[in-house]
Amino acid sequence: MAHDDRRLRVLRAIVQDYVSTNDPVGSKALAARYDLGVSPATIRNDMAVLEEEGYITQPHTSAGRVPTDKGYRFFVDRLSAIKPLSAAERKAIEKFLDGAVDLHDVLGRSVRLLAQLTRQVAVVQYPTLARSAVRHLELVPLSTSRLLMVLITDTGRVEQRVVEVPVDTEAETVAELRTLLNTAFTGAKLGEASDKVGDLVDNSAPHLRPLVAAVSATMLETLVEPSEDRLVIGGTANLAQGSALDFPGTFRPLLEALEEQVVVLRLMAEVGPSTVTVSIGEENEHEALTAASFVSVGYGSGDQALGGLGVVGPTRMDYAGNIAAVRAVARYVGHLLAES
Amino acid sequence: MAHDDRRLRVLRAIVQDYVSTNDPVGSKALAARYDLGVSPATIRNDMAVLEEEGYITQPHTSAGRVPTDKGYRFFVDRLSAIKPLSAAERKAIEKFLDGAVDLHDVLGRSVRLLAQLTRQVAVVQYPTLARSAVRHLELVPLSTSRLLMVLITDTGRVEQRVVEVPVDTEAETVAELRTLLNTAFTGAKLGEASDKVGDLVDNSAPHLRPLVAAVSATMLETLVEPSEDRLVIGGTANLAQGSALDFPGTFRPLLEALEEQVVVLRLMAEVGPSTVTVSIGEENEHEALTAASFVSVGYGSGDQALGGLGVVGPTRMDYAGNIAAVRAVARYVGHLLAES
DNA sequence: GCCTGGCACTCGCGTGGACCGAGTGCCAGC
DNA sequence: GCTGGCACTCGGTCCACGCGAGTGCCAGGC
Repeated sequence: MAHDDRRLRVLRAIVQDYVSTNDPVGSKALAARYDLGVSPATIRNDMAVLEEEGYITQPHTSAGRVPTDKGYRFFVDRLSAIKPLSAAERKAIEKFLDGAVDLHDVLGRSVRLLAQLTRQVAVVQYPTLARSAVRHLELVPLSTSRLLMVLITDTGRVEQRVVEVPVDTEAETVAELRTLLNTAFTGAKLGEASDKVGDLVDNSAPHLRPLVAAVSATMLETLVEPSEDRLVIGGTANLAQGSALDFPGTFRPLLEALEEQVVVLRLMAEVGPSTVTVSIGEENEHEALTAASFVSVGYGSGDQALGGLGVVGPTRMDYAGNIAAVRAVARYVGHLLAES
Repeated sequence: MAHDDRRLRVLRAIVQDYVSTNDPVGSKALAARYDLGVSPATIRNDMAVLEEEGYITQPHTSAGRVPTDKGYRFFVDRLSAIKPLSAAERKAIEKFLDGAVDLHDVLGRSVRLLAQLTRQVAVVQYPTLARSAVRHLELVPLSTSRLLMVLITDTGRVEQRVVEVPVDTEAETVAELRTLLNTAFTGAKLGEASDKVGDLVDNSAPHLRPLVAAVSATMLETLVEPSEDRLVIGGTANLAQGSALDFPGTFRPLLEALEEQVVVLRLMAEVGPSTVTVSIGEENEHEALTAASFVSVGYGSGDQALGGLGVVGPTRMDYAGNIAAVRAVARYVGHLLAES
């Protein structure tokens, strides 16, 4: 119908205008700026309907309209065309991420890049250990009863733990152990390694058994929370921008929630690769995020995401732009990790 | 003289009062709350002198006095007795830091602890690589022409780099190389390792020379900025508390400077172990920090600091408490790193 | 000589009322 | 079904005012 169609255009215009100006938008301003082909009075009628249906609301009687969470949701689902990044932006991404020396560096650069592109807070998760494969497992004797286990994965994560071994060990024994463990685990996904441990212990030489058990146990421990999950956060300064406007009274809780990491990690747990997830305002369960939106996507070359990344900002954000940026950075990070 | 002495007590009272109330403090309030033994009128005279000398100032004519940077400086240098932490606080520190599984965990816990104790932003520097000793150097072949070098230090830092080797290598050669490098470098301070490289290359078997050179070069590269320096930051939510009051207009730049890390690292470069450094307001060169104070100290068991840690907050902070907290946490971190 | 109480003065801040303008809903007409 | 007109609402801004905290100065007392 012509009417419905126009109403959608009105909603889109309201969202766009409000996102860029941060002022409640009135019928007159809309008519002036968006060339909708109808008069302010008609727009007013449409706005009344949109308000009735819950897509927009008035902060107070004599003010313009502001999109509700439902309005943003509708906008994101139906109205926004993904705007491709400009050539300059693509180039910037490449330039920014090239020359990273290790995983830490890759993720650090990504988070800064993403924060800069979107002018929001960016979060990047380290590759999940469970979905990473063992590249090498190193044992360094600290004393006769303590070993330092260093686990190197194909995604570039390195985890280290001190293992207290139940019996005194000598250098040769350690060497044996190292060979044994590497033969068994190299190339295996860590999430599936636990299945192998039982057999491995049973089949190893008696004098090695307690050692194999101790080291394996420690290795599997690296998979459990909270050390398993790590997050890099950047661009919090962007939040400070209009904090009083966008997060009245919830600015501090929001920063706390970000630092807590748990909240963000939980949100990120659901992301799949190449499908951008957007959760808007009240859709977020955590109270501190009810005034914020979270745009996230998984990265990784395969069909399963190695980790997630995204941006957090006010519900009043440039969804189209942020979705594009998040997706582009995820793709580059996926490539970078695959080729190293 | 009795007068000078009283004036100092007045200054101290002003600082204490202002720190705890955040209100400019007047002569009457001082007389009422601090039992200085003299009348408000006398205090007014003293305050006039203190203002003359630049230790305090009036925000406007009919308001109380506020300490200047110079006033805080004097307070820190001469007037504040370090208040020892309470038994409960000591216990909390121990409890909080025990159970850390690796370096990342130790520093992460430290920064959270420090932020919690001081209610300020806490920063903790990773142990400087140059002052760490090599515990083990591992080489993992990625292909015949690329090796992954993993450098493990006695402070728990692990650095990894991909080394492009000039000639194709086989497993045996890598093993040889690994033994050679570990024999040469294990136990050596990284800062002094560069001296050894030349000799090592000359004295190694001809077929290993290019490899030794390549790996050594990469190892030394880990020492240069910026990857050499890493920082953990926590408690930024504490800044949001009274940001409008304490940092009018400089809140965003301050967050940016913290994220930038460079600024903080530069400040931290000067710290020695066990001597707490306080830099106040305008004493900080970086513009974003001119409304902030930075309390820092080095940690490490020896005479040279392995790294630094500290807190950043408004000049209006509890210096005595923060100095005590920073010192205590540094001591614990030093112990923890020494014993692992 | 130093401290003290008194006093006049200053000035920022909070309060309250008036004004203004943006925006709306409704209605009659095209 | 769209449009122009109109009366109404109501939050933000401005301004005038009074209050109160705080000061500086001075004369008197210990």
